Amino acid sequence: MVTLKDIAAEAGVSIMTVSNVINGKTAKVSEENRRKINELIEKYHYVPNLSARSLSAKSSKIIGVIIPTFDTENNIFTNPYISELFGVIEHAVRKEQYYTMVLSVKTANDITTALKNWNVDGAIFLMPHYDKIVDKIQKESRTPMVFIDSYSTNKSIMKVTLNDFKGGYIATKYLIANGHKKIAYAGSCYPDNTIMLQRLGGYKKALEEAGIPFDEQRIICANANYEGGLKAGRDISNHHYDVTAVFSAADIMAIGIMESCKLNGLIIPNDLSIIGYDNLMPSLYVSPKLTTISQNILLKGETAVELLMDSMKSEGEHIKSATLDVEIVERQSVQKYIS
Amino acid sequence: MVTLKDIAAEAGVSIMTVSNVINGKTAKVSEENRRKINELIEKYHYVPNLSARSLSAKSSKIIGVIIPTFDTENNIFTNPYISELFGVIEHAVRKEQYYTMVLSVKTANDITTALKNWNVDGAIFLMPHYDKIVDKIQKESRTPMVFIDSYSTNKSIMKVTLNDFKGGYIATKYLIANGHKKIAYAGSCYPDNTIMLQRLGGYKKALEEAGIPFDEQRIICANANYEGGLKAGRDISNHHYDVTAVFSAADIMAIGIMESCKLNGLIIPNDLSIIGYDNLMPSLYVSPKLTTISQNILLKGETAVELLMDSMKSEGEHIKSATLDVEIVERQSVQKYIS
DNA sequence: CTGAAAGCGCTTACAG
DNA sequence: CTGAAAGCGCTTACAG
Repeated sequence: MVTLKDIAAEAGVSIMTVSNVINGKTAKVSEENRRKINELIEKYHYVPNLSARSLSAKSSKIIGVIIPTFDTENNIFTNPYISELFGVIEHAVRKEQYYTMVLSVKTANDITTALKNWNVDGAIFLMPHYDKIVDKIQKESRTPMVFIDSYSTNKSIMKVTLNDFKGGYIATKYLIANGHKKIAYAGSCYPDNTIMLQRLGGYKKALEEAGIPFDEQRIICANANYEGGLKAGRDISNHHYDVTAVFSAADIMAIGIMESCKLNGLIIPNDLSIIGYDNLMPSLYVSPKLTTISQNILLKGETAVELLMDSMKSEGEHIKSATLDVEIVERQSVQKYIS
Repeated sequence: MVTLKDIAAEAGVSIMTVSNVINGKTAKVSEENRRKINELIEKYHYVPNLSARSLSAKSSKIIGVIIPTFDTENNIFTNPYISELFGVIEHAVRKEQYYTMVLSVKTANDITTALKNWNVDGAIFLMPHYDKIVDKIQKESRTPMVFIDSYSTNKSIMKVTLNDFKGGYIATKYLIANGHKKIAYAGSCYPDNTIMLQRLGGYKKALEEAGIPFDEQRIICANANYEGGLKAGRDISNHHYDVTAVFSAADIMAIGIMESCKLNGLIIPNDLSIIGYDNLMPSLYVSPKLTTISQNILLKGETAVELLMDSMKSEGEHIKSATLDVEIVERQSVQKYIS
């Protein structure tokens, strides 16, 4: 393997000088030496050893992307939202000349360990699963970090979130505008799942504004995935809920609901209107096409990387957060209700 | 930051001894010292610096996953097949106590550079895009590597492939068994796309065995994605092709075809039978549900990591490859053809 | 069972 | 513009 030393020897200069041209500190190097060294680098395909650089410099140029494997052995990359977001982040990180390392973790300790292990320059947390351990994570590590989708109340962390409340609000309002009064919420009801709770909050507010009394009976609690949707759809078809429309807090769940309803003879949107959340590709694949709440995943990922880079560059405390907007995308799964 | 030195000082031993207990070479350390050192490690939350280890040991414990960004700025993680495969690999790598670093590359040089940069212990190539530069890559780097979905003829590389030929064969045979004779192939036709060509080869063989003459007019060349499917479906609907069934070499393309046909008044499977390839989740979301060829992505990813680990452990040349089987999963998009 | 020495490939002050 | 020295945190022989 070719090292700085080899190049320096052949060029007849010190390794410092070679190091300088590699790092673009060319002001410090004579024209001639620069040329000679660059030629040698070309010739031997010299590539710096980043472990060595990481050790001697303070910076590793690695951004850790933290993936939770807390509760499940499931492949989280099966989730299109996570995958797409990850792809965006990887791309943005690469653009900034950093490297992304996937750090899948089980416990809070795993996180601190992984961060220290590689002396990671920054970390991005993809899921809100860490909200309860944010304080702990932060105390144990001085690495700049950005939490995506977090509703932690910790004021000293950087976050990129969505206006989930508004999402639930405009989704429900849209159903109301289409004449619906008996509207279900379908989604997770766990107190820990703050995102879903926000969306539920928006749903409640829209109801309230329209003078429709909130009815606990119309809250369908189930996992916000395909299977959960299947179950919810079955119950709706069996008239366990007295509704004409449903706001599903996740697209994939909405797709499950549609499937179940279809199986049980309900026609969507004639018998039941439905609106989803996320605007993932599959919302285009189903029939009827799913009306849904859209978020800008590209912007989300890029914002996260941007906040991180900013705080890494400026030493001072640079706590910033961003809340992104949502919008409704109208397709075919909602129909005017004629009483 | 706590280092070996700090622990050693407080324990009153040499850093070597601490290093030994950390690396589990406990046979070399007295019971008492071991206990004392472990306590200190606990107390200070000592975590080894892996850059330092990587520098002094030969091994970095990093597996590079190579992602192509050759032709496109598109987010490749938008592709469910790639995402799922990546997730499987990450999980398997982690299980082996290695770390996965995403290496997205534009050129063959990028690959060699990235591999050297981090002194990566092994690399997995996710796409067949490298077939033409396999020789170059291999010559420039002694890193063990596994190529997934590669049809490179280089005998000295490790590969994990699918029996794509068989996939095309059984798909077409299934259509024939259902009474179809006028069967289209829809997929990429680029000579570089060896995977697709294999599937096409299987299609031809099935036709031949059934005594159905191959008809160039029934080869629909288009990109194997949603947009390509849309286009193909439009042409089919407009009777540019005289067919009663189509074998689409990718699920997402098949979904596009279904969408277009629907838009143009064709009923699937009544007017047109269709079979896909991949068995991705979205094949469940469409109506009718897509009959398709299934591959075991979990097995594929795990096999790739296994081959890699084997070759990393045994110094000797350990060139192994695996070809995985495919099977048909029958759903609703194919109907018996009654002439 | 234990340790002193050398070295991995780089960067960071510092001195000229 | 250039270089000698020290050091980053670890592991690898080697010697006891």
